[in-house]
Amino acid sequence: MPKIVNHDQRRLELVDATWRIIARLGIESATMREIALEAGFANGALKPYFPTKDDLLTFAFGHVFNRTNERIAEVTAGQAGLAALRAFCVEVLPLDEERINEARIVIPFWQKAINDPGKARIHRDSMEQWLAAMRQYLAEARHAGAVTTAVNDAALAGQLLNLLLGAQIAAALAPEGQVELGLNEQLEGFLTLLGC
Amino acid sequence: MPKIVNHDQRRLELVDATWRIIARLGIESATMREIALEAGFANGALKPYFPTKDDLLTFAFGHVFNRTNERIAEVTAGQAGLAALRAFCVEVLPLDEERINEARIVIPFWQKAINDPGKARIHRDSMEQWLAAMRQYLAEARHAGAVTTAVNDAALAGQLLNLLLGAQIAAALAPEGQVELGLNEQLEGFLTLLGC
DNA sequence: CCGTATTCTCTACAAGTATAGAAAATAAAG
DNA sequence: CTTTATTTTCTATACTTGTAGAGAATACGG
Repeated sequence: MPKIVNHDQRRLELVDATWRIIARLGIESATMREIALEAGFANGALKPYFPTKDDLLTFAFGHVFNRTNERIAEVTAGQAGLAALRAFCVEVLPLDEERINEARIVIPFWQKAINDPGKARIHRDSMEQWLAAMRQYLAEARHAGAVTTAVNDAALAGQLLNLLLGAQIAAALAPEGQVELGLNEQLEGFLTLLGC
Repeated sequence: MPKIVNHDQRRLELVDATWRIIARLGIESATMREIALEAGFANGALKPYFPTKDDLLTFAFGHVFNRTNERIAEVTAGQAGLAALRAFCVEVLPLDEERINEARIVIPFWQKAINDPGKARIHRDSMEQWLAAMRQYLAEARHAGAVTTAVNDAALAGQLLNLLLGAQIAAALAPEGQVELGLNEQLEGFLTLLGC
């Protein structure tokens, strides 16, 4: 009888529009009106799919996290040890335009999370998962003799995670055209340090 | 004849109130009204000292940077090499309540800097200065034999800087009571890696 | 072509924002 | 105490925001 839309798919469309607005204009410009416009709708059309703005933003942030994790899963599939660790880090580092955009989105997320325990929780859970994966890869690499340092794996994983997070900031605040921040060299350098 | 106030000092008072609001309630709550209230004034009293809100925020962020740099200068005075590098990092790491509050302030700053070239510039200039200092300490340490790794100093300084920035995020998003994030162990671990 | 359930547009509204500026309060000199 | 330059309060304004909901538009089954 009437027009039928796939609600889940529509939600993804709206999240995508939100993503583009934040990447292009910043989170301050991500108003309901602007997002609706970007998605090709009028102001009130979002409500049936996201009752409030916070619902939309939380869903959007979660989606970016999920997409990153899916990419990581693809890239590390069938890998182990140092190779897996390298693939993991390369996938998270903001080395191309798309991932620099992700950095421009995750920083506003962090800012919101500072005063929103629910969002802080989302971040911590993801990071705990990343840390566990990195510790696993480090243990494998140590077993294979590629990691010989006396520094324990938990500390190494923490260093590497913080390095990855810091890289997001460097990339998001770099001037427009600049692409080379030496992040690849930093990663390779760190992996070199492990084998001492 | 009339009441005379020291404008520079008043500006610092207002910046201090701003700082407290952001640390306690988040940047979203840092409205002109709230800041004026915190400083003990009425809404319009800020204008003679800061014509616009952006002036106030830019000045406030700059002040936090300056204060951190002063603390760094104190702590590294008369030191060199690995000792200076350690002191530098310990001073930046969010290891106590005051520096965790600074992390809660610098993250909103980063978020604003994403779409504000002037603020991004402030950040980059400070970071460039920090990197130069770290490279200097690394060179000294290498000369003294405390750094022997084949990884070059620029990459090492970059790693360490990103580690420090990432630590700000971890600290700002940690749950209320949690103080121990293993940051000290990460720092000592990194310094250990240098001597391989 | 018609009816109908769904979807979308549009207008409205209440709340909160930065900012401007007139008026009142203030404190020190004479 | 009076005067006066400065400081502060207070009210007003223009604007933006999220949200609500009535009505129009839509597309499909009959």
